[in-house]
Parts: sequence; C-alpha cells; structure tokens
Amino acid sequence: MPELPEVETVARQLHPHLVGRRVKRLTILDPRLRGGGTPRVAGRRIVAVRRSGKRVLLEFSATQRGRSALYLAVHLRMTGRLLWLPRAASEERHLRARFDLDRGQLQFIDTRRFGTFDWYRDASAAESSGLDPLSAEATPAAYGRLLAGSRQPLKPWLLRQDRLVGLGNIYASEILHAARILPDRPAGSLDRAEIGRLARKTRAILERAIVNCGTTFSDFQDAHGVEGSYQAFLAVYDREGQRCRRCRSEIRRLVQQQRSTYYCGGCQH
DNA sequence: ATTATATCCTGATCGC
DNA sequence: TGCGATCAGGATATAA
Repeated sequence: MPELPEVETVARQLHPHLVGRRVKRLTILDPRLRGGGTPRVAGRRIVAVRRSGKRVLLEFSATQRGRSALYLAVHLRMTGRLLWLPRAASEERHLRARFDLDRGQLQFIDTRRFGTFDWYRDASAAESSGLDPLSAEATPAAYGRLLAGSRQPLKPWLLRQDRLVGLGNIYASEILHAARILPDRPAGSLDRAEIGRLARKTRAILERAIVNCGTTFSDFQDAHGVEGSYQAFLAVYDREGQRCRRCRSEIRRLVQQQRSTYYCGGCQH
C-alpha cells in the first residue's frame, strides 16, 4: 500500500503537471474529507508538490488580497490515489475530491475512504515530524539515537511514524530481511553493525523501489493510473512457504500487532 | 511512559 | 450460486 516509495512516485509525477497551475474549483465529494473545514483555494496557484513522510504536500500561493500561502497534506492511507488527467474525465466510482485546474484535473480516488486532507497555513506545521530515511540526516548514528532504550519489537517499531517516517508493512519486512535482522528483536538491542545495516538497507530498498515506481500489491496506482513494478523484487513479503533466495530456507509468517510480518529464519538473526 | 487493541472502510476471497 | 466470515493494512483513539 502507499508507503514512502509510492508517495514519492506520485509526488514526483504530479510535480510537472501541477506546478504553475491555477485552481478553478475544488469539489469535495466525501464529507469525511471536509473534517475541520476547507479553506478557500480557488484562484490560487499550485507552487510546489512534494512528499513529506507518507503524505503528498501541495503548496498553494498566497492571494492578492493578502491571504497567506496554504498547504494541503494528502494522506493516501490504504487505497487513496491522486490521479492526474489532462482534461475532465468521466467520474470514477470512488472519486472523493476533484481539483479543476486551468489546465487539467487532479482527482482523489479512495475506495476505502481512509485517506485524509489536512490544511495548514504554514510550511513547518505541514511537514511530517520524524526522520526521513532518505535524508542526509538519516545516518547510522541517528538511527542509533532513535532506537536506544526501546524494548518494542523491531518490526512494529519501524511502522511507527513518530521517529522514522515512511515505512509500512511491506517495506518493513523487506528491509529487515535485507539487513538480516529478525523482526521480533527488541529495537534497542541492535549492535553497531546491525544499526549500520538497517540504515543502509532502508535507504537502498526505498531508493530501488522509487526507481521502480513503487510496489503494487493490490491497489496502488501512480499519478498516471499505472501500477508499480517493485513487487517483482519482493524477497519475503507474501512469500510464506516459499524459499529464501539468499539461503534457501523457508520464508515464514508471523503476526505482530495484527499485521503479517514475513521473514527468513535461516539468514535473519 | 510504553505497548496492545479496536476502529475506521470497502472489496476480494474463502469455506460451507 | 449465494452468503456470511475473514483478511488486507495506515494511523489513531483508547485501554491496559
């Protein structure tokens, strides 16, 4: 489902289509997305599109009447999609919101309706707090500081978004396999070498997934409605009973916090 | 304070 | 063929 690489893919693809466009009209079809209210966005231009954590951040220009810049953070959660269309198209079944632009249309489609819109007046409030694993700050030392003292099993630790941002259920299993660390190890129990592998493999796997436009396990589609291709590289996720490509042992499944974790008991320690 | 659980929602799949 | 039960998982409110 949309984790960091999928969200990065969508943000990168939307950027050239959206930056510089003027919003003619925003239509919110799902009342859940109105939450705490929707600011006036018609007439503003989109000046930036980027990823922050697992959210796509859209920045809208200030208005000539003196209203300050505006930021929208879109969280895709499970099944959300941001789809770019060169012209207004027939309504998708699960269309939840629509931006009509001076050129083209941006649709937010979300079958399960877990996705969220959050509006902000200033940039820093809109940013996800937590270490981005692709940033220059994501060093082994930084991982070490975050992990220190936690007795939480490592895989659930990786899923929380308050320390390290961007990982979800699929990449957490993949990263631990690549780093050869068992998912139920207490987060604070890693030694220096393991922390180093965790930091390096997290970056390597996420970058490789971005190159492949993410993983489509069931629902994900990018900004052009195309599926990702990283699923071909998955080493453990959804491979219970199959052989580990590294050591030939059988891939096993474990449930942690009601989520499936996949790992290899042969080469993860 | 930290960690576990229930909840939101829909569609696909499974067993009978 | 139909039908209810189960599963999928991101994040958070609530419980322990």
